[in-house]
Amino acid sequence: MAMNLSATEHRAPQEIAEIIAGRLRLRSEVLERIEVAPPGYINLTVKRELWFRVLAEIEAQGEQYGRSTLGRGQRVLLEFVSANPTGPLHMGHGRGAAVGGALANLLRSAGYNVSTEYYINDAGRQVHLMAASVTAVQNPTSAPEDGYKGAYIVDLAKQLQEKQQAGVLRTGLTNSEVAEWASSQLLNDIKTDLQAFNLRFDRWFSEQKELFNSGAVTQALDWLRQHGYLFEQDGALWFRSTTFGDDKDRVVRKQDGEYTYLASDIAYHRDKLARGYDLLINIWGADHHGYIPRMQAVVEAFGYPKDRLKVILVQIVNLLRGGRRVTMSKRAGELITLREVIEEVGADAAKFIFLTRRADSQLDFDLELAKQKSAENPVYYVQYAHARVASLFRVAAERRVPVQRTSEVDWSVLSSPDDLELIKPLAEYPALIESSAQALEPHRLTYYLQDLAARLHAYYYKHRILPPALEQELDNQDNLKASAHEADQERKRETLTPALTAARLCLFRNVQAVIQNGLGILGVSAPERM
RNA sequence: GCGCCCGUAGCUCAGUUGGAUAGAGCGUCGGGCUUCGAACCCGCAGGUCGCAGGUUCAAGUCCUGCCGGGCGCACCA
Repeated sequence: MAMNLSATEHRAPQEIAEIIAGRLRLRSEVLERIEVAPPGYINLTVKRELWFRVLAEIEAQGEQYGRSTLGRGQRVLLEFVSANPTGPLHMGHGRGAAVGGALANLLRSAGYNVSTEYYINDAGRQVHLMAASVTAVQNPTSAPEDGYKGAYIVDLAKQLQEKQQAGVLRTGLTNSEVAEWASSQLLNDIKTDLQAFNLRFDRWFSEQKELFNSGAVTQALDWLRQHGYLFEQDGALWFRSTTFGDDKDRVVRKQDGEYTYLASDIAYHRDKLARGYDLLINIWGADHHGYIPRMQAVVEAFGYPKDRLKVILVQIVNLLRGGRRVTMSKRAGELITLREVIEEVGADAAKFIFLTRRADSQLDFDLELAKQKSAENPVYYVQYAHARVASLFRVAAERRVPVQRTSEVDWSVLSSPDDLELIKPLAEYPALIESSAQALEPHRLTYYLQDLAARLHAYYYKHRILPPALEQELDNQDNLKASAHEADQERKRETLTPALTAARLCLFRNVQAVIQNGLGILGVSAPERM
């Protein structure tokens, strides 16, 4: 601050810093020390007992700790996954799902009013291609050139045939009818998979029903035409997106009379905007990034600022097994599905690993590593910290060690620097939630939790929490004699009083609460035992 | 060719909107369980933050240009 002021005040920053520091000293009931360091930093040391108030706050607020009013209740629509109902979810969708779920929770924690939505792309070429592929199983010569392959297509064909033989479905369905039936089957599978991933959506939005059947597409295009943003050329209908900064104008209806996907997306985003959200967030695969300017052009055309729409790009996932690349060929239908991954490594590990990188950077996902219950697997590291505290309290109960409320604890006994190392991150937690939410970056929380868990593990190793059981007390003195270890030495010197036990238990309980809170936002469970 | 993203320790990556001595994990090497959970801890080594300029009291962070990598540039989704 002093350095910023020096430009306008025309005085040396250190001089300004001294003045500010002097003023602060006058009312320093919360400050222990105020020092000025070159070139103009003001270092404030808050009184030690102030840190312990954080613990009381965590206990008082419980699950509400970390919540803020940053978002002021602004309504946010978060659309994610939105995979076409033409096949099962794969790893890329899983990453989008993990990021979206965590982001929704994060924004809610930061005081936003979030709705989640899945856009079902159940109209157009892809579902019809899928349907034709299903039909072609009976009659291979009719197989479409770029058709879908894979076991699930054969399964669908078999199911269809059975239904027809049983008279549930009539024979001689049109391709559109097959498409409708098959895509709804696949959508059910997708819903099941997302449930297995502990994700739910507030709304499932059907392109076919809610945009085409309802007439929303033609209405949206009419609106654009009336405002002069559409024109015809070469037999096609174009959206004049260059008016709003896009590189080129875009076709919304092709020469053959078919609408492009952009037509649906125009109608869809018009619908979203009309629903009155303050912010629209879409999570897309990174290969769609070229699509952003044109969608923001759409938003502007409808009279909204273009940053009303924010897009989070999620990069691809490289699937590995023991360091070796697992090849994924969509063409041959051999891609590893999200379901298979959840079954193999579990939803918690999958989610956490998806959230260990910024969304916009490529991610290596090693199945063997994700399964390992070891230090190499960050999920277990964090969960273990939580379980460890739970275990501690179980033992405390067994040994009838009294557990005090935060308000009853004598904090003066926590005189080691290690105590503050553990408390400081707890104090920073609310600010972390806010900044992560604002940046739309849930991975920051993942890193925070790993750091907090590390501090807890280190503290746990270094300091004894509970008095030993009675039968162990006698030889307690002799145990550590040979250890040259610094931490062991320190632990040996410490005398564990009941007040110290109570304070440390309380400290741990509050660390545990924050870990639980953070894991909850990530959508990962916080187990009592592992 | 144009546009977007990226380049930080041997590897994989963080770096809180421009602040002090750039941090983790893995890997290497060495050490630590007779206690409350070793699914853990401690230590050593490892850096010209791709390169070169610029803005600033201050740049990993902002600007420009190169080099290197990824992705887009459809009347496909």
